[in-house]
Amino acid sequence: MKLTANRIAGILRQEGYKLTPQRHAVLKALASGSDYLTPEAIHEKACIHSPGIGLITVYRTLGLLSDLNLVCRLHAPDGCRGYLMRRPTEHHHHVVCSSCSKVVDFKGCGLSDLEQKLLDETGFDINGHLLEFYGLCPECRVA
Amino acid sequence: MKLTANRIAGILRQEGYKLTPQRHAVLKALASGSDYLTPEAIHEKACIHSPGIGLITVYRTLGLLSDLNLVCRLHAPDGCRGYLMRRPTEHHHHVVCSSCSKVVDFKGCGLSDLEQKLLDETGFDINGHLLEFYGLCPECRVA
DNA sequence: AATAATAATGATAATTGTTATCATGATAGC
DNA sequence: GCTATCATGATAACAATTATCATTATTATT
Repeated sequence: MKLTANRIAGILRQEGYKLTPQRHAVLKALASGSDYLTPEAIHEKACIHSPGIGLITVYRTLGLLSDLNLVCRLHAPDGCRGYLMRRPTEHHHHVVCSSCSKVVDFKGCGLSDLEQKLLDETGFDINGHLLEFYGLCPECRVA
Repeated sequence: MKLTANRIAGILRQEGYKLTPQRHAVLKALASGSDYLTPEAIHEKACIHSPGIGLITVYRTLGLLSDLNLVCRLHAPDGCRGYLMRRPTEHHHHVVCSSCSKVVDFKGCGLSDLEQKLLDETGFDINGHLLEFYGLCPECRVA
């Protein structure tokens, strides 16, 4: 399933959270592009929809969305402060452009075989993994 | 090849960096276990070998080792401040214990097929990836 | 072993990113 | 519309990291 700003707003209401203009603004900011954004960048974009919104409210909203598993946190070599709307709800990973920070989602990492092998070899009871790909998107390749 | 504290010390000298007791202390701290450490934890351990070493020197040394690709930075769901001596010099990944933060290295992620597939599907010129596994190590499983 | 040139360290403080507190204001159910 | 409750923002605290610069230590050379 695909999550949109409106769908997430519905989930928030269902969960008993109030729908404030500020939260809407953060959702719109997250939905406004296909790139990942830092808290400050989200704040900047959210200011367009809800002028005067505090950076702290952005942090709080991101924390809330994170608790409800509605955003993805991006890990990149040059920092781990990126946030992204959780566009597919299922298990997925990201291909990230190192130049423009655009993100494309993909499913099917096929790592369960490797997990089994690692269990056999190391004895670790593996319960999760982190996987991201970095490169240049088609637009940035030609530029 | 496997990197040890002494080997890294040799590389530092080769590269024209001075071998100070503080740098030795950081290397010993990093080599002292198989778990990943935060800058503060490294500082604490380094203080045993070089009392009074400043936290800032630890940061500087970690930066230096990072530039020379002699340490790995660990990305974990609950924070990305972990450092680890780069034990195998080749391309490798980590299996991390979420309980005791022990790390086991492994080679052969087999992701090149997936990279090719992603190139075909997304047009991204992929030049790297991040992969870490999380779970419980054998000791922490029974505890 | 002593010296000189150079690089590294640490004290201090600035900067950046994030979180706590709490009075004020806004939201949703009535 | 009214009210209870939750969310917000101002302020400030906290945490992590980095800059500056005088002092000190290391290495290569005598």
